[in-house]
Amino acid sequence: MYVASPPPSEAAGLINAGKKRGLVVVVGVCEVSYSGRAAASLGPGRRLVIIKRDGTLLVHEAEKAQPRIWNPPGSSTAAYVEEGRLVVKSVRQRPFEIVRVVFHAVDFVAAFEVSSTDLVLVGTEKDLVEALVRNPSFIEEGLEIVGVEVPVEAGHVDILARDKEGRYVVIEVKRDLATHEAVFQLARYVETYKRKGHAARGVLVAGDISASAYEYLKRFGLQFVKVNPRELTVATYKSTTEK
Amino acid sequence: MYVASPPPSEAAGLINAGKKRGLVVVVGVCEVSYSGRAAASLGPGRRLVIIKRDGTLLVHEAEKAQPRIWNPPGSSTAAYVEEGRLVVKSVRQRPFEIVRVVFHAVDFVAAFEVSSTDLVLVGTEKDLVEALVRNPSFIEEGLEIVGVEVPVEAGHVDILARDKEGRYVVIEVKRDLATHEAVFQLARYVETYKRKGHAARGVLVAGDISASAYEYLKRFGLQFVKVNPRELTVATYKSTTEK
DNA sequence: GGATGAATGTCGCCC
DNA sequence: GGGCGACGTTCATCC
Repeated sequence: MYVASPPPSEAAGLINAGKKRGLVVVVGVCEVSYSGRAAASLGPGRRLVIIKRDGTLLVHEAEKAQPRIWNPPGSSTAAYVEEGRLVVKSVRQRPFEIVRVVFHAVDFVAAFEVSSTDLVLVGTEKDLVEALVRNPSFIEEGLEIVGVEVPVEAGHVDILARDKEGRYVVIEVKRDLATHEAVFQLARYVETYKRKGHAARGVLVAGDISASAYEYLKRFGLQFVKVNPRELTVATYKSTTEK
Repeated sequence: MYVASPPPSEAAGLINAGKKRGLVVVVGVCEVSYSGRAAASLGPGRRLVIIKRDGTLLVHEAEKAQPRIWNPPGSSTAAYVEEGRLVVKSVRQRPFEIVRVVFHAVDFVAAFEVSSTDLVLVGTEKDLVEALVRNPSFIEEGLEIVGVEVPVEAGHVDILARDKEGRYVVIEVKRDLATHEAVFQLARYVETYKRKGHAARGVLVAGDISASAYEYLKRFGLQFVKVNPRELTVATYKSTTEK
């Protein structure tokens, strides 16, 4: 259902009816304000406004992947006419945040029932962890997996193993480029085991590592193992979808 | 400009013409596949597809703020007809990633010239840093600001100061809740100064701090100062935009 | 709801 | 382009 250049009252009706069942798209000249943890406003300009049934409100402009202004799922959206103008107001309760869109002109309103599917994504860090658990020799010979996602003081280690000498091996996995953050994370986990009196060492397994991260890694006495994440995870899937 | 239920060839023409000048919105029943660092696919369903002039491609469904599948700015988008069907293909070069949208039916195509404005956002961490620099007594009495965004080994300290005793005070600022990550960051920076032979201590300034972060903070001998970020930054702005 | 960390994160800044 | 960190991050998962 789509209507070109509707009067404000009709636009408001279309939005309020359409937002319950699916997705509403509004294009028009508007001013937008956001107020909450931070605050922002956009002067008059033509924009794309999307209202989803889960409460999501998105205001997109001509550039960038991210909306300029938004409210996340769980917000409450209402459309009404104020001083002859269409107003779309979105309220998020916690934290309390308001987005107000005041239209000077409405080019277009469309409402559709769209899908809500489960996305099957292959090639995430989780997939890489699973692949490594199935074949620990990708990391080093003689590893015996002790656990996966093992909780520690703060957080969890991706893979916990024992090496041939019986030492704990704490393994931190990153899909792509590992930065210093990954190194600190690993160092922290290894330290936790050592403080408990265990013999422990740390291995960072990633597609790559930044130069500065490698410096830190050496300083902490940790090891780096390079893997090809695509080979271990998405290769098969990729070949079936790429054209 | 909007066309309802266009045949595939017309839809392709509208998309290729419209993507150059502004923003194109397509709603229709489609299958979508993504292949690159990871891989994913969506079976047939009605979705909202957005094509921006900067190369952004977004595929939205009925829920969530984030697109289900996307390609970021800088990608190349092309629409064409393949086996009688409208296909929108987006290619990103580095890393190489492809998104393919094959339409079974097109409900409508709309193209608009939309704005591309500068967003003025008030109340960010940067704003909080500036407010604290203007009034260091919010942190503690007798602080003398030495520098802002001071580069260190890896990264930069938000505020560097000296206290009444002449010691360096490394100040890490978080707008809202500080987690253990912020504490580790601060500990790392303080350590850098100490290793150089300076007398240094660390202060975490944030709206709040998580319980576990506070434990780490104490263990590292750091201090926490609580601030109200809104009071220091957005309060005035907020009152002028909220309705 | 809090805690924790991943994300095809995106985005901006600085070198 | 790489490094680095913020983001009104969003999101899933676990407790």
